[in-house]
This record gives sequence, structure tokens and C-alpha cells, in this order.
Amino acid sequence: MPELPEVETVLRTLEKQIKGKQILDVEVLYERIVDNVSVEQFKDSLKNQTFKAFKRIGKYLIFELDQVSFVVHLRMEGKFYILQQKEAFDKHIHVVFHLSDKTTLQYHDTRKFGRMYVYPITQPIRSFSALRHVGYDVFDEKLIAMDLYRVSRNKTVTLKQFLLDQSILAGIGNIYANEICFRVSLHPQSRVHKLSKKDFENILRASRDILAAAIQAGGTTIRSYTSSLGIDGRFQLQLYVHNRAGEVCKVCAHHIEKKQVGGRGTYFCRQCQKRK
DNA sequence: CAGTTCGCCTGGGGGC
DNA sequence: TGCCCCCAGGCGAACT
Repeated sequence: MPELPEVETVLRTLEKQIKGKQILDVEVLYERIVDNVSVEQFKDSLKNQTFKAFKRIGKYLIFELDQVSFVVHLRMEGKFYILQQKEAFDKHIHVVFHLSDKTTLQYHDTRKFGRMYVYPITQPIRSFSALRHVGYDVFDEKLIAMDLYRVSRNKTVTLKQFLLDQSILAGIGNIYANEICFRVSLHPQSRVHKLSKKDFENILRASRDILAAAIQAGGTTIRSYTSSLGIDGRFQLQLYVHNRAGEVCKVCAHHIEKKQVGGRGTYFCRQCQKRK
């Protein structure tokens, strides 16, 4: 489940691998992956285009080519591979880009949840329909704790749900939401309208610190998810609560608990994290 | 209008 | 061993 650090890792890896390469042909094997245009338009608009710039907002990858911006959301299990074009594609490969150096960029997605979009290069990123519900990226320099505090005032949701709401703060998924709650010593079911400005300063700082550390570690590899191109993240070694139900808290030695919050598996330490 | 439910998918795990 | 069932989970759309 790629969250901001995994998406950033994919982006940086792909930039090294395919920047300056041209797409000679595009094969779409599972049409629903292509979201905002027809498959024909998708192929036509990407053909003969060269990868120029690599950007990210929240969990969205944005590849700028000559005349189009190509946007990808990996959702649960999407990943890219660069392979020689000789052998048959794996059964979970849904889109194949044939590149100018005789390699292929292959999009692999077991659950087929990922989505791709194309927009004219002249269109401003923030007006892309794909990003309609995407708020501030966690690392957006314009974002300050007060923005989060303001949004939280008229909300009844829990801290965990707030952190997962991409229309407020974009990039955090289930793993890091659990870790952020732990870092700020707040129970994930704390109601955000009860939190202080100081709490939100802590939350924003913790979010940036944890995601930055995860990027440094190449992301988190959990269950089936590996970022792409054979790269495995190492951040799972730094997890305090996620996926650690029944294990011992690294801070206080109490046991880590798991429960459902907003329908999502939520891990926390009752002793370290206070409910507000 | 904000919060909740549903549908999209498939592999893996539990139950038997 | 094998089969069935259920579940996870990001996100948008539909619904309440």
C-alpha cells in the first residue's frame, strides 16, 4: 500500500531510470486503469513523448512529457517495473510502455485499483480532475499547523480519520497514520475538535519527520507491497505500532492493541497514547 | 452538507 | 490437500 514515502521512492527511482527516454508505443491490457480519457486518446497522447520532469502531490505521481502530463495513482498495489521486452508479460501487467532504448516500463497491479490520467501540458497541475479532492501535500511549504487546526474546528471525526482524509492533508495512509498518532502520544480515536493548536503543531511536525525518515529508508515494505524495480523499503524496522498487535511497546513495554477505527485496522499503545 | 456505505479487485488466510 | 468464504484497503460515487 504505497503512501507518500513509497510513491516518492518510486518517483525518484523512475526519474533515474527513464528521464529523457521516449515512449515509442503503449499497450493497454486492462482498460479500466485508464480513467479520464479513452484508451485510444491515452495511447495517442503518450506515443512519441519523452519523459521530462517527475513530480508528486500526495500519493499521485505526475510525469511531465513534451505535450502531456501523465498522472498515476498506484492505490493499493500498483508498481512499475523496467524490463527487457522479450518475454511474455506477467498476468498482472496492465499497461506497457515501449521505450526508445528497447526496454519496457510495465505497470503491475494485482488488484487493478490503480488509475492513470493524461492532461495537456499547458493545464495547471492543481486543476487536474484527478486532484480535485487532494488537499495540501504534507511537504507543501505553504502548509502550516494553523491550517489543520482551522479545518479541525468544525469536524467530528477522529484523529485517525482526519489524517487519512486526502482532501485535508495528502499523502498519509494507514501505516503512517498509525505511526503519527503514536509519535504525538494521542489516541487515534481522539476527536479532532478537542485538539489544541499545539497538538496540530506536533501532528504536522511528526508527519513530516516520520514521512521524511521513511523516504530516507526507501519506504515501508509490508505484505506483498514492494515499491518497484526490485527495491525494498526498510522503514518497517522503525515502526512503533503498525502491524505490531500483541507485541511489546518499544517505549513503555505495554502491549500494542489493534482495533477498527473508521473501518481501518488501527494499532496503538493504550499507555502511551492519551485520548482527547 | 457532512458522514456513511458501497463497489471496485484479488490473494491470502482461516475454517473445515 | 483442497475448497469456500471473507477480508483488506484507497478512493470516488451514491446515498442518508
